[in-house]
Amino acid sequence: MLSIGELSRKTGVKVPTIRYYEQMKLVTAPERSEGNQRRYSNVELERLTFIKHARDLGLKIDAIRELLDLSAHPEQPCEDANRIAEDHLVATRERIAQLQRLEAELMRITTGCQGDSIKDCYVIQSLSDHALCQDGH
Amino acid sequence: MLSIGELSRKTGVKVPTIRYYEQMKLVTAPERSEGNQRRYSNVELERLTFIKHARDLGLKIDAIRELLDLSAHPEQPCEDANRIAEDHLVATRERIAQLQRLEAELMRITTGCQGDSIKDCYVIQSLSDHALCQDGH
DNA sequence: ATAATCTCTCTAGTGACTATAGCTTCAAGA
DNA sequence: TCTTGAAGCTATAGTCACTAGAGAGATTAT
Repeated sequence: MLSIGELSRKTGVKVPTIRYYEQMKLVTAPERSEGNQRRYSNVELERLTFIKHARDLGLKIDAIRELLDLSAHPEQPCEDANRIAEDHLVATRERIAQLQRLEAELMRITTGCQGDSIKDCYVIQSLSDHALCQDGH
Repeated sequence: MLSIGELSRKTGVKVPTIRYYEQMKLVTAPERSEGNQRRYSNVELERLTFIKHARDLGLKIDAIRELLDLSAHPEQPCEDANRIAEDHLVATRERIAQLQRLEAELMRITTGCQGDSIKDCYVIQSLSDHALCQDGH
C-alpha cells in the first residue's frame, strides 16, 4: 500500500493534483488508514500512470475519462479509442501549424527592428499598425 | 465616437472582452454617453488594435501591458520591446518543438493499433504501459 | 410610439490545476 | 516512551483570459 506521497513520486503526478483527480472522479477514492490517510494499491498506480501519460500527450481530462471507460470494457471494439487519439493528433497538428505562423510573424517583427528608440521600434510599430495585421497571420 | 459594439467590430475584440480589458486596466475607462454607455475615440481604437495584434501573437496580458508602457515613452531605447518579442519567439519555438514530439508519439500510437477490440488496442496499451512512457517523450 | 437591438452591471463558470491556512497523523531517532 | 519534523488532511481561494447569463436601462429605426 502506497501513501499519496509515494504514489506521487512513482507517477510524477503532484500530490494536490492526485487529490484533485479524485475530486474530479478520474481516480476513485482509495482506502484510508486508521488515521484517515489515503492508501493506494497497484490498481490505482496503474490508472494514474495511464492518466499521467495521457496528460503528457496533451489529452484533456474528458478525453482521458472516455479512454478509461473504454479500457474498462476489453471486449468492445477499439475504434473509439483510436478516434480519440486521432482527433487529438489532428488538433495537435493544427496547433503546430498555427504556432509556426506566429513564429514567422515574430521573426519578421524581431529581426526587422533597426531603430534604437521606441519611436522607431519595429516591434512596437508592427503591433500598432493595423495594415500589418490585416494580411493573414 | 464609437460605441463598444462598433469598437468590437473594428478590432475583432468581443464586447465582453473589451470590458474585461478595462477592468484589467489594459485600456483606460472611456467617456460615457448621457445614458452611461461607453464612447470610444481613435486613441482607444488604436490601443485596442495593438492589444488584439499582440494577443493574436500569443503574448500574455502582462507582456502587452509592458509593451504599452514602453510605447508611451518614445524616447526610451527599444531593447526592452525587442527582448519581450524575442523571449516570446523563443517560448513559441520551444512549444512547437514540444508539440512535434507529442505529434510523433501520437502517430506512433495511432498507426500502431492493429487489434480490433480494446484488449488488444495499441492506444490503450501505450497509455497503460509504464515502460513505453519512460523513454523520453 | 414602439419594437428591435445594444448596452449596462454583476455574478458565476471554464480547465486544470496551485497555493494557503490550520489542523492531524506518521515514522524515526534519543 | 517521547519528541520532532515531515507528510497528510480538509476547505477555501487564486490563477489566466476570458465567456455566459440575468435582469435592467439606453439607443436607433421605423
